[in-house]
Amino acid sequence: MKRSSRPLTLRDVSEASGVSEMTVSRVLRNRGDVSAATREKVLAASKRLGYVPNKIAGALASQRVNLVAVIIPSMKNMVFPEVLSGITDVLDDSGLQPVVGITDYLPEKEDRVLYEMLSWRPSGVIIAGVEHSDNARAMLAGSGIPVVEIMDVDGEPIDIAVGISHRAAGRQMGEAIAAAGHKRIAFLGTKMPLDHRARKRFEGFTQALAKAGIEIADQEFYEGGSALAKGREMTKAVLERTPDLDFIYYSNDMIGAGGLLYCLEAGYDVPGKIGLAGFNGVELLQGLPKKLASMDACRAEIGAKAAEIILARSQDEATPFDEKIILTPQISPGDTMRKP
Amino acid sequence: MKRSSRPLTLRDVSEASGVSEMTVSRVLRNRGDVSAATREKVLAASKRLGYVPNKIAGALASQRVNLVAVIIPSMKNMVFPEVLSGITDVLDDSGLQPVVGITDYLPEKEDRVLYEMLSWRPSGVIIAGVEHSDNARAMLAGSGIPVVEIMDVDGEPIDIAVGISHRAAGRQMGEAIAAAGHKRIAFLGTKMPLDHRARKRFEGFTQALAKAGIEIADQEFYEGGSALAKGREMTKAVLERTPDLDFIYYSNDMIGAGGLLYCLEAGYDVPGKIGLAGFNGVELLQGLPKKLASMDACRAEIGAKAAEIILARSQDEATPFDEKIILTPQISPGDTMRKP
DNA sequence: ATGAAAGCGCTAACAC
DNA sequence: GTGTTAGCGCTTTCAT
Repeated sequence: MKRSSRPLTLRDVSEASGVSEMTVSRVLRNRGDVSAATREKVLAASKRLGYVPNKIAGALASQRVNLVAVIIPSMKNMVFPEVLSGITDVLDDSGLQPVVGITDYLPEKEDRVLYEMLSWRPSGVIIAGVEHSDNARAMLAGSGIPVVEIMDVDGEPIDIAVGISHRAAGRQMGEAIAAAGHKRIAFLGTKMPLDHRARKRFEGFTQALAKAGIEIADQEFYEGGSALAKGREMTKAVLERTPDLDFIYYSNDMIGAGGLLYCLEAGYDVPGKIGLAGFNGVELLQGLPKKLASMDACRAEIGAKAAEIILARSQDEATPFDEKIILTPQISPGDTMRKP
Repeated sequence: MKRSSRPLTLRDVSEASGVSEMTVSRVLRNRGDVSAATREKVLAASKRLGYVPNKIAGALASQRVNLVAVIIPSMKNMVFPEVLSGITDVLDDSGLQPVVGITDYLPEKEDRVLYEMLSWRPSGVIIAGVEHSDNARAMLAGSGIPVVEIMDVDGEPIDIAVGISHRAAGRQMGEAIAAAGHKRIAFLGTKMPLDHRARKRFEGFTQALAKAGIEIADQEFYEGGSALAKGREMTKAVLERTPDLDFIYYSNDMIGAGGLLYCLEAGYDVPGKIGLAGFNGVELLQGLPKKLASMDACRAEIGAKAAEIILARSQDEATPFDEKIILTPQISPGDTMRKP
């Protein structure tokens, strides 16, 4: 295994094996007919030299790129790695490689990342959310490649959207809580004006409550820090400020779990005195003293479905898909919600 | 914004702006001197057409690729997304883009992913662990690009390694526990023979105990399922099986947290009757009823440092680095460990 | 079954 | 400051 400064090329393998570059290329890609004898020679030479093909050149020549751009807001919220897992599981043996870009929930950064990604001419784009700048929408629409917007379906997809309706999810939870007879309800969430999905859940929630003649009794938003710890603190704060609360809806399970731990320690009867619910259906909840009521956001399924669409499109341009693929999450009442 | 099947090329912008392709290229890359007037013309035309450069062609021509391969075992263990965050934070405005490959802890899959990645001729490789197949080591050594092995430094780096010594981490915890006077000690972990870091921690741990004349009193390993729930179950099981235990060391914080919750509910005096410690120093611990003793694995720092090395090397071939950059984690005793 | 020629879209290097 | 020429390392296409 000689170590030279210049990376090996097809030509090196060609010379080492006494076969034309073209035939070497055919062997290495399993394309076209090659005699068993030449195939062996080529494979041997290639392995001996330690040749690694140059996909840059290959992609340029063939106008085919086995990359899928995946654009998500963050890596710190476990939701996105989980979606990614769904994507990689499907793409794994398909020959397509996901490439991840992070936007930090910032539209301008989304634009930059998208531009960067599209300049690699990927076989498809999977992008979180349906809210994008005009610029981003134009780039995506003009790219001529399949685009799957994921997680949320409340909006006009550019191409295809796969996800749940967060507005409906919030509404559904609001209705369930109202139906269970709760009247003094608080909402605790993240201070993220740019997290459209959390915003929509909140909107759907208040809307459902309004329809039942209920107004949010208290609310609080946090940013930064450990979600579990914040959930504790905020729960303590609102319960002291508004002692007659009988339900708290959390915008995510982590703060909900923190709230649950606080309530149990403080000796509250859950859900007798106060009901609690979160959002996401994270695995973590399984190990809590009581199982927190939640709602599955279908994270892995969304990733898997999106990947399947890109895969189908990359193999067969014409595969038809609905504009919106809407998954419907179910409330899992756990042990922190009264039965209606 | 006309939508054509053929993607736009430099030539299209050149014709639309009446400027040579070369000058258009210069404008778009901010390279070389271009008069303000031409620059404006080009920018206008490019924007009007919705041109997105083709990096494939650019990379082939310039022999420069702004990609960094990042190879990690999994996305499901929060540790790796955190390392990734450290990497993206540093790479963010550097012009380098991380591309992630997942190995599922499988050596053969690591080989495949690595081959795939190297065929894009990235500017650097960041890869988890120091254990790799001969094949992988040969590919990396022969690639001629900077390679940073992360998370673990117990082994011979191919190029540079950044991380902690997991063997020392386990040893350190074993010593601290022995020093605090514990004698009946159990270990609970994951059933993953291929997770070398967990294995080394275990080895270091038992070794330190042996030196203090202590033998592991009980142990159990799990796989799959919710770590928090498994931590509960396993803790219950070992405490029933070996009631005289006075310490449990967990291979990660999630199962440790589950164990802590179980012990508190079951009415154990922690750490009076039984001490507990985990590993990783995850943020989650902040919100637990008691703060679990743990040890920071320096995840974000490792990612950041690795990215800085690749960045430095990509800008200046000659920047010298030590072969091993060893971070030293500290035990945070929290509320679940007696003071020695 | 194998090879030769042309060119993918861009940039390095060199003119002017 | 701007343009011209010659590839980058492959694959497509067409010949044999």
